[in-house]
Amino acid sequence: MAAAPNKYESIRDQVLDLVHGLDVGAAIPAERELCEQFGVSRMTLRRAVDDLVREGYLDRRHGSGTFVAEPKIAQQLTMTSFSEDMRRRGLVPSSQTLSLTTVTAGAPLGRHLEISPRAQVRRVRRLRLADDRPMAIETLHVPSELVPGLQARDLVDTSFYELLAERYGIEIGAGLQTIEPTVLNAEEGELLDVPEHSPAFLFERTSRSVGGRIVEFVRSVYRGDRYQLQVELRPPRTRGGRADGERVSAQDPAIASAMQTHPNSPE
Amino acid sequence: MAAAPNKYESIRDQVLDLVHGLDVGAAIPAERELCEQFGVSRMTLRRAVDDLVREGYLDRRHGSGTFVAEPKIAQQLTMTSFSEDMRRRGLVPSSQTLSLTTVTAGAPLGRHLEISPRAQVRRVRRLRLADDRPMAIETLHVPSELVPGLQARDLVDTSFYELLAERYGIEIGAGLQTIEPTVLNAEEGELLDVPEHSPAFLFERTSRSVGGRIVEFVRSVYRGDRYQLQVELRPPRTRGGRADGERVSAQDPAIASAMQTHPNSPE
DNA sequence: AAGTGGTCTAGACCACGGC
DNA sequence: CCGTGGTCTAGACCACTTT
Repeated sequence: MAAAPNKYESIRDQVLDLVHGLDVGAAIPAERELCEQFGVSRMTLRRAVDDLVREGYLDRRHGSGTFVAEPKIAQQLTMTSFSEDMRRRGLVPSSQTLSLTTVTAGAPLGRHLEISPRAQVRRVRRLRLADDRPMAIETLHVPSELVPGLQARDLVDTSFYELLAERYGIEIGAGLQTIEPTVLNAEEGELLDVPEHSPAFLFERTSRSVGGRIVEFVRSVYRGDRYQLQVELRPPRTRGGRADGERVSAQDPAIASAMQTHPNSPE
Repeated sequence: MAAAPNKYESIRDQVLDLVHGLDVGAAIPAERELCEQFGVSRMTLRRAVDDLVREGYLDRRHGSGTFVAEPKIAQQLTMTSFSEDMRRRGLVPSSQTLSLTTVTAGAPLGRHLEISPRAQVRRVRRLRLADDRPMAIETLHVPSELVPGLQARDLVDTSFYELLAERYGIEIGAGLQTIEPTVLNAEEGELLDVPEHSPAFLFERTSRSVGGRIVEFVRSVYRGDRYQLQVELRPPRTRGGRADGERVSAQDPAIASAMQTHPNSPE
């Protein structure tokens, strides 16, 4: 059970257990009481509770108490696969492999994958469907050496991330995704069953293993009429505290917008 | 400038000033040294530095020191105004009011603002520029009764949120923003100085005051060639600490993607 | 070994909410 | 008023990195 070396992590887990036994809206015991119960100082107890508040399990009300929070509507967008993403919305994901080829990386792809331009890359093009209607076209690139023996049928009804983990022992650690608006070309329109020039999202995702190595570069085009993003915006400062007219503080980076300074990024 | 009631906020700002005078990668003074310099305890100093680390200004290296971080490609998107958003990227924001009118809400707008369809609404249309080049067209709707006496010049070089806070005492508490790809029509293309049918982002934002009342509904169209979104994807679990198989922890919900079930939203 | 950040304590006082 | 969370202190010891 990988005992936490830190007291506050252990306390966090214990308080979380306590929370699980309570109803939404119920108050947890006062901080000083919990301190005594767990035998820790208030600073340590608060650090544990701070975490749970950040994670959305608890709400604090100054002068009143700490309460079990409403389950969040918008859960974190983590390292979700297409299948996960669709299932979460009550749709049935499916997939149709359009092509599975091996190509030489070349300069731009080599840069994205941080490998030699002469390295071999497996390239999978898939049509992604939700409730049997086209949703996106996904083009996935993986360094060949990472996935020896990869075959088209491996991808039929398995999440690619599961495949990576279970067959190749590769654990995804982090990713960066850029999002742009685009319009569909004729071929994309036909595949997605919408008119050419329809608006669409272009996602480009780069994922790294826990070791820091780039595992995949994915380029996906999503139908703009079926797919929409939602962002929950939080006020600059979590606290009631004011001040700081100059800069907006950031609680925890998750989404950011960035300028594309050079519209002609060599890709 | 609204002196911070909290010592750690004031310290945060002072440390940030210090950081601004250093190069990327340079070490800041040791924590104990800063404590003495600012005359605060180490816990307080650390809380200030914690914030700056979370905000991406500093990197800590255990046993080694605290260093000025590489400017983040992906800064946090909070309840940021356009001006903030641009400034953060080193661009100079400006604004050009295209129109300021009063209209009757009507059904769709009334629904967005949660007011009567017969209520009056101030409607501001603005061209938003970055470094004097068009970036977005923003159409803002606010219930008239919330902003009596609003004039066009009020919006010239003030953040709308500042105006709300300082003049009308309205504090923004939370917001929900949807993002879709779209293409520009002829008028939008002309205003933004790009060809008609160019890809663009359509943002729709609904903001609530801390009291829960809807304060604004904003519809913005951003040039797709100049504006790009970035999402940092994190794996399901951040810590090494395990336990809790049941619920996916949310470090901090910020973005979620949602399906648009009915492509013909009556808007 | 010396210096750094990381954790933790046992208090204290303040600010807010509700009785 | 009392109980709650919010801030702050002045230490202590631990864990890690560097020399």
